[in-house]
Amino acid sequence: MKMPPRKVLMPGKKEITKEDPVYKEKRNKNNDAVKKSRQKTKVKSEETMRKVAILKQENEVLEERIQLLSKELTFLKDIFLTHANRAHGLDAAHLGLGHLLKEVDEAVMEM
Amino acid sequence: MKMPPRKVLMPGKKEITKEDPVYKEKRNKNNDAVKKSRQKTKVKSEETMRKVAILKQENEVLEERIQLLSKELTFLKDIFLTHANRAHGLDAAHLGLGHLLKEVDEAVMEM
DNA sequence: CACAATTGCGCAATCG
DNA sequence: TCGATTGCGCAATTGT
Repeated sequence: MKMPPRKVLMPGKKEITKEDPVYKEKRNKNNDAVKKSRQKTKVKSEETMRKVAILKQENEVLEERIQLLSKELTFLKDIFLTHANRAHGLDAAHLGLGHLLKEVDEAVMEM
Repeated sequence: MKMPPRKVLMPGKKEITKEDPVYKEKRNKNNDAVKKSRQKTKVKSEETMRKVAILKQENEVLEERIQLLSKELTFLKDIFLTHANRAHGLDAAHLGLGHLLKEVDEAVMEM
């Protein structure tokens, strides 16, 4: 609840004048505090906006990584199935697997 | 460069008084505009903060998904290698691959 | 109680 | 011309 201004800032003193050195001093201090506080708010605000930009970036990177991993996984599973369906063909056990996996990675990179 | 205030807001009119109805009207309008503008700023600020929270969450979800995919991939590659190193053992081509892949997924889910 | 920080509000300059 | 922004100060209130 905001009460109407009571014209009394300095209890004990009868009146306040704009010229009162004590008053002026207080005003100066407060004005500085206000500037400081608002500067702080501004900085935090800017930082928050930067945070949004950064997080969006990270997000994209992660999405891309997921795409890559998914493709790789699909590819590997396909390899599995391909070889499974070759009743009499070659299978992974006979190809030199280091080589095969390398080929898998290369193929995935080109997708 | 901020010029010192020149006591003239209404060219053509000689003086400005706080009581001038035109002046008061202008002040009212501006005060409303100020309130509106600051409200808008405030809303945008809050929205930005919400955005940060949301993006952070999405990020976590994506990270988790990457973890899962990575494990799955590692697991599949291990399967490959295992069978590759069994010079004379069973290999993927002989196991019933649908069944094997199902087992792979189950195993991954428990990691 | 003293003092800094925050907040609502209005004024004036400036922008679009 | 006029609403929107912005820097700034005042005073009340809140936090330390």
